Amino acid sequence: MNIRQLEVLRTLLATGSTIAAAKTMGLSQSGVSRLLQQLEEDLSMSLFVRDKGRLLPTPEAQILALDAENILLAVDRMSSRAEDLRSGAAGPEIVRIGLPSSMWEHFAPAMLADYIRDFPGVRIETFFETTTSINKLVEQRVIDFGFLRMEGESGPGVEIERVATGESVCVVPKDHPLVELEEITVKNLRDVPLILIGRQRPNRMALDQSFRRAGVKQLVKIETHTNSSACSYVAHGLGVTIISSFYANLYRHLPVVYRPFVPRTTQEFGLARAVGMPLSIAAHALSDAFKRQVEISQKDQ
Amino acid sequence: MNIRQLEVLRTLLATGSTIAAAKTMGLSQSGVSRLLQQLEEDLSMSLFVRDKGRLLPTPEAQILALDAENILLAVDRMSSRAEDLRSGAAGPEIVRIGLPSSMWEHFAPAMLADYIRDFPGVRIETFFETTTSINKLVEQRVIDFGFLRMEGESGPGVEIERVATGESVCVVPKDHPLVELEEITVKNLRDVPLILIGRQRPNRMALDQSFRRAGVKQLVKIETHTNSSACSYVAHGLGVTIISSFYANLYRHLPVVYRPFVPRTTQEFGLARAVGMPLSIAAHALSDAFKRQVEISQKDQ
DNA sequence: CGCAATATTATGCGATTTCGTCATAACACT
DNA sequence: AGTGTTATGACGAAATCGCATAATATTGCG
Repeated sequence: MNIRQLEVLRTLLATGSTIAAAKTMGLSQSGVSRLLQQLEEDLSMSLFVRDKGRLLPTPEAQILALDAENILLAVDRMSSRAEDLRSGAAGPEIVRIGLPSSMWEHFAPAMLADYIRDFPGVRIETFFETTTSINKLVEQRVIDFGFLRMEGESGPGVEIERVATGESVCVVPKDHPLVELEEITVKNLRDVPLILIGRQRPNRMALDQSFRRAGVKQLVKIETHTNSSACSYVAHGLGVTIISSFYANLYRHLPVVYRPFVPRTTQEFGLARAVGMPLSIAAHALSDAFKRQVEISQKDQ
Repeated sequence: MNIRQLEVLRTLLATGSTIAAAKTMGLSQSGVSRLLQQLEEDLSMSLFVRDKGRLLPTPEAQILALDAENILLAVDRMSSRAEDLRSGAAGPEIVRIGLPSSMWEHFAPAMLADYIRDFPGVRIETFFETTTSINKLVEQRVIDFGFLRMEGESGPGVEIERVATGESVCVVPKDHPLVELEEITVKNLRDVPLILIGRQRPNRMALDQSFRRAGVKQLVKIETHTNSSACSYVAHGLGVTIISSFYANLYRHLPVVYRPFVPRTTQEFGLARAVGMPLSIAAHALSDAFKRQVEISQKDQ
């Protein structure tokens, strides 16, 4: 097996023909054809069926292409890391950080503004991803560290330092009748339009469980995948949502308020980084800036 | 960059010398040395310092080795996935096949017994249906492929590979007077109780036509809808039936014999599958098993 | 100390294999 | 006939790999 062959597989699947693949890969059609044949021989299985002169990918090819993509990504990472190392001493230092998608709007800009005051020369790369993606990115050392919800099941090569906690709260529009309540229970949400996040995440499952146990049917109006969008929907009166107070605190500028949600549950959030890989000074400083920003966002009620 | 080179990096870091690395990798010392030089050239950085004739890894090498390990792991994953795919053992792969109802009793079990010997991990779903239903199931991609009588009018998205032929035969009980005849004509069937199949199928219409043309009135005792039940009725002396020799061959264990029926007509049977949708390896293997079974059932007279 | 023995990596050489292109064949579709 | 596709034979360029051997360092021994 061969990196070149994997590239052919990917490109062929993307373009659909050897000619187009050859064009995008910058080699001849016959070259592509040969590379493909080699790969098929190496794996001793046929990846495409030749049908009326066309190449049709087999289901196996589609599956293997996912693995191939993984390999190619890893190769890219290694190349770019080599690049970094080569120019390392001379070039601009770079810090890579993973954040939940919800933070792109206010949190990240504020943190970076704080940071670059002290480290104007450092280049920063931000990845906005989900908890699981960030975990993976840390494990593969694509990013120096990442912020994520602690859910127990983090990879073996990852260690997490807790930096924040939160409890489940119900976010409602500022002028919503529910604002009157001291705390909001499942029963209070009967027939209230809900905006829910992250189908099939463990947190969401627990929430579904609570509704079932209380015999309340969820009136799910919207499903979304970021805390920020959920709060934004709430602000526009589209319904109410249930998120962690940690995130709710990030959106205090919106015309929404939150109340504790019972049954109470707590969440922990932490900074994850690869074990056995000390942070660079610049990265360490960025993690400090991150913690300061958390402090600010959570402190003044 | 090259997978082989990465293996060298890993092994070299693990063993500490080109000779030991060569031994564990199964190639010559010079080969290892060369591979290492290539990698260093590709990355345009030196991974080892040559100190007093020994190779000492640079910190960069250690860092990059982690990435290399990632790549090699991904490669291994892909290889083993290919292995699984090849043997059809990957996950709960499922193959769906459509068969004529007549085959449920002996043919399908024998075929599957043959198949699962080689593909124990594959789940199989069988649909016993009529030719037209199977056609539809193939067209809608509910099933991977199906066996059916070729009647000319198959859907546009369906292509059929002929795998068997048959001719009309008259199936009679073993001790029936008609057994004496070399072949059986319409006239021989005057006043003989008939067991017929599939009202309103084109084949049946042609048969009715023959009787009308010969001026023979059919003495239809039983109408049924599967070849197997028709033969079973014959075996119990309830009458004679006219089916394709292909099916008659499947019921040779019954106390019945068959004779060519004139006017002679031939039938073709084939495997239908959706065009533009290659079969998975597991599905392909099942179609092979099917053909083998057809071979067996039709061969020894 | 001198010197051979034994490590190590590097390299010239040559046979073999692979890589990639060109030209062209073979086929299907329009 | 014209266009689009994949496959393949021929061929030169390049890479692969083992062998033998060079260059160097370490070690052991008298």
